Amino acid sequence: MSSGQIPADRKKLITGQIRAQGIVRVNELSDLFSVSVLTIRRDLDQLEKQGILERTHGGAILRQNMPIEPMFSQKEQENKTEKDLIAITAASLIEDGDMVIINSGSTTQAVIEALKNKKITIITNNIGAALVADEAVFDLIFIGGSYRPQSHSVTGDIGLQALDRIYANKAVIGVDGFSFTYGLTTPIMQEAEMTRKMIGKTVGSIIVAVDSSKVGVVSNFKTADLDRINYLVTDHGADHLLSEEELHHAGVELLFAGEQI
Amino acid sequence: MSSGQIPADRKKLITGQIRAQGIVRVNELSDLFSVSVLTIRRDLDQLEKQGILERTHGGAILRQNMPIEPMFSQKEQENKTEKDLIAITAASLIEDGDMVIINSGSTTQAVIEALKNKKITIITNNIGAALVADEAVFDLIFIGGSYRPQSHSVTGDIGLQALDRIYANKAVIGVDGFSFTYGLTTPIMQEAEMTRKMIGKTVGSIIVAVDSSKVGVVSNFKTADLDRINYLVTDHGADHLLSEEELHHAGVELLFAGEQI
DNA sequence: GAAAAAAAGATCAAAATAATTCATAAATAT
DNA sequence: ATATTTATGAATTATTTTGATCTTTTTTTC
Repeated sequence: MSSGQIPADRKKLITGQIRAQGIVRVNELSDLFSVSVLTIRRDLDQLEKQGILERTHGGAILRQNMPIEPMFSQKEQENKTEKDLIAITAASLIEDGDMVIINSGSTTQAVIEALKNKKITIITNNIGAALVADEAVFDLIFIGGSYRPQSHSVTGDIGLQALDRIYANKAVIGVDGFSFTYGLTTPIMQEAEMTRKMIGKTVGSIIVAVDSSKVGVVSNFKTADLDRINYLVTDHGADHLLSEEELHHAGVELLFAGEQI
Repeated sequence: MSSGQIPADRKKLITGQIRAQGIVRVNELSDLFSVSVLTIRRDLDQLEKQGILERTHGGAILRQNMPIEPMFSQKEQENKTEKDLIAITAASLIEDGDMVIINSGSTTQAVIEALKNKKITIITNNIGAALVADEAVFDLIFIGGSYRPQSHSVTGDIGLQALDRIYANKAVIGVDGFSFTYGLTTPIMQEAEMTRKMIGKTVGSIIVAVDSSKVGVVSNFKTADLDRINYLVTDHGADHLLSEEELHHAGVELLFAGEQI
């Protein structure tokens, strides 16, 4: 994939990685993108200037010092309610009796919370769902696998094989990148693998729930083409990034946070 | 020798450890990360400058102005409950490199906490393990299944089949009944099924960890005979209920809470 | 209390990572 | 097309990290 890649892409991917993992290593990124460590170092230096990360020897860590910036916490709060509104709209597409596959991520966690009162069965790799299930009506099935603390989710062969014996009639999917040309993408390979399989085991509607910051973004690993997607639920921040024509061409129905079916 | 780990990784993990336990020791960290004590000391000095911890001879303690668990620092050994002491003793039977199956229950949850610093792989149906794993060194594999909120665990076919492809060299088992004539028993059928399978997939030592209130008790569903058990870890409340002779006959080695191997 | 053991500090050499400089190739503009 | 900016990598030099050795300090043991 090194051929058609421009620096801006790489920086976006690095940003995704560090958001997902909390830490990146120069050598790993160099291998991943097949560029020299020099280039990676320069990327990291620039991202540091942008305040996204903090350099360390051998890599970089996520910058997490919000206490200084008052605007940031406010924005965080706004984003969170936006996320909840997206979740509520996505949840309105689910009906009693459904068997729903849901992948991991903060947006889909919000969807699971919004599904608390529905008589459905949820199949997920998101361990955080357990906290919701303790006071919920739905039945919960965990697929197994190796636990990734950063994302509170499980991935790997065990879960993939467990999915072999499962079919669902709907899926709610959260991703880090939604693009017309590149489809759905995520920064972690194992998560991408899992999401891909989940989509493959769903016979009905695929619902993608993402906030507008993910629209137009391309991350490292692809999980699906857009023509397999039935619904996109996002917020109005993505207005100018989405063309009616392209959505129609891909067969994706667009819903905005706050709308209900 | 940089095997994919950079200084920032180490410091992050050390920070996690000290947040979780209130105390870290230079020697343990040195073993854990396979670096010299010199390096660990320098790490701790830097983390001290950042105000995260406070250096002591042989290690460091959490800085008191942190809102988490203030009393925990020095007296951790003293105000442990009986269950925690049982857990610590059971954990002392596990060594770096082991692959350990652990079933669900409050005692085994305590064992998982006591295993926080070991470089092992834990396979479990106890979803509560995720909370520990966020600040732990061990790898965690969840077997899947239907979630039971009452016990924070998963049971059922999915998990049983996942175990088909797994072998472990040790198992830590908690049960509700331990009896010479009736073996190990539990009140929930699905949990019994799971525990039975777990024991079947272990090629090495089976360690039963129960408090003395379970000794001599018989519950509804049987999981194993005593002759498959290698170690019983319990507290002195069970003294008069356990005969040396019967234990020896079943081939069970007895350990009391507080003892270490 | 003194002796022994453990941990910390100091100094130095080796390894790994980063910064600097320079040259080449690609993209953009003129 | 030519010039100019931008991106990349090679080579060299600096800096940081790490571990070994030795000395000093603290803790433990008797």
